[in-house]
Amino acid sequence: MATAASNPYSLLSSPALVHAEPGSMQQGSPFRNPQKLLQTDYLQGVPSNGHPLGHHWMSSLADANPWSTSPLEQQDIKPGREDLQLGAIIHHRSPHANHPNAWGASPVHNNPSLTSSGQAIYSQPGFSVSGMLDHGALTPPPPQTVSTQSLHPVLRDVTEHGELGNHHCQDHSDEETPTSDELEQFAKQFKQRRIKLGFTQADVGLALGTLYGNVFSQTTICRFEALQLSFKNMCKLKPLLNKWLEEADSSTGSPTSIDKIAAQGRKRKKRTSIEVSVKGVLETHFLKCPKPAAQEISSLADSLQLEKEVVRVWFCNRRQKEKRMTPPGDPQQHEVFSHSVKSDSSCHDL
DNA sequence: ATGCATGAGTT
DNA sequence: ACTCATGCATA
Repeated sequence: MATAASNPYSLLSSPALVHAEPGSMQQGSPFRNPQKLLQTDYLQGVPSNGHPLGHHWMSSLADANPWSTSPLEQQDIKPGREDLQLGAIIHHRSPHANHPNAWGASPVHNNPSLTSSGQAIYSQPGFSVSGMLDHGALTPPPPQTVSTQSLHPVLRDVTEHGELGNHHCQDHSDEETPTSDELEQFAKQFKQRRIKLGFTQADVGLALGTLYGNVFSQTTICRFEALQLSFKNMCKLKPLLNKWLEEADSSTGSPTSIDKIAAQGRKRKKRTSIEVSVKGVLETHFLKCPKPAAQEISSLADSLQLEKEVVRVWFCNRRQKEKRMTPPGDPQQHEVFSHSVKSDSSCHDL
């Protein structure tokens, strides 16, 4: 009775829908006409198996634990790539911050001194993040105070630039890479301004496309505001959104040129709805082994009556979720202990 | 706001 | 086959 793949693909007759409005279901769009209402032409039954629960199960609880217990083994450090982002690891909740940053995307191997509020700032040659946040030159200081958070303990002193080749003082937090706190603050400000201006997340994503060539979906904007992207991703999007803010701010009244981006005729697989009970099983397995082997996935999929691919993707997404910040559930600021999680990703249990 | 999915780039 | 960025579809 699994809601597995009833219709794997629909190559025969694609919906051919050109896409409707992104749906401005945001909380504030006074100047625009929020017209969406898309008819969901799905017919996937989705038997609840007798479970009327439609809420998230204990995910928030399960997500929080692994986060604070073993934040290691995050993103492998790749000396050859440009994403040598040593995320700022801050296990120390700021007294003013509303929610703690749980970003721990830092290979602890190279960060010797990361205690209290140590910020690991790295330089990203890929895109010179000109985070002119508190520069005062390009960033319009928001009139309304976000909150009394001026937390900015720039105590960066991570002397870890071994083979990275870049040891130039990065004391400024307005250039190079922003810190977690800065990102958090920016995201907060951004959301406020956006709402004040009457734009929806979808609007912004679209505008970014027409303005700078990079289109983004409502999802991405949403995740940015919610700090649910990886550190690197946040850093990449910040300048863009910052620019948009300036643009929108200056041209108040004149509607930004928002063109329609032609929708892509993509044949996407129908989203599989995994039953909560099944999710529970998957979750359990994930806790035991977040990275199951192909064979394990197969057997697991078999027992759960799901496609192997679905299970595989589930684990992938699950892992990604772990890496994303803002652990759902808002954990506490309890210290973590060195949990030498070796690079042994092979779990045997079958 | 989020779950499942796709695809490019890596390992 | 994985990671990572990203988004359609959905709750």
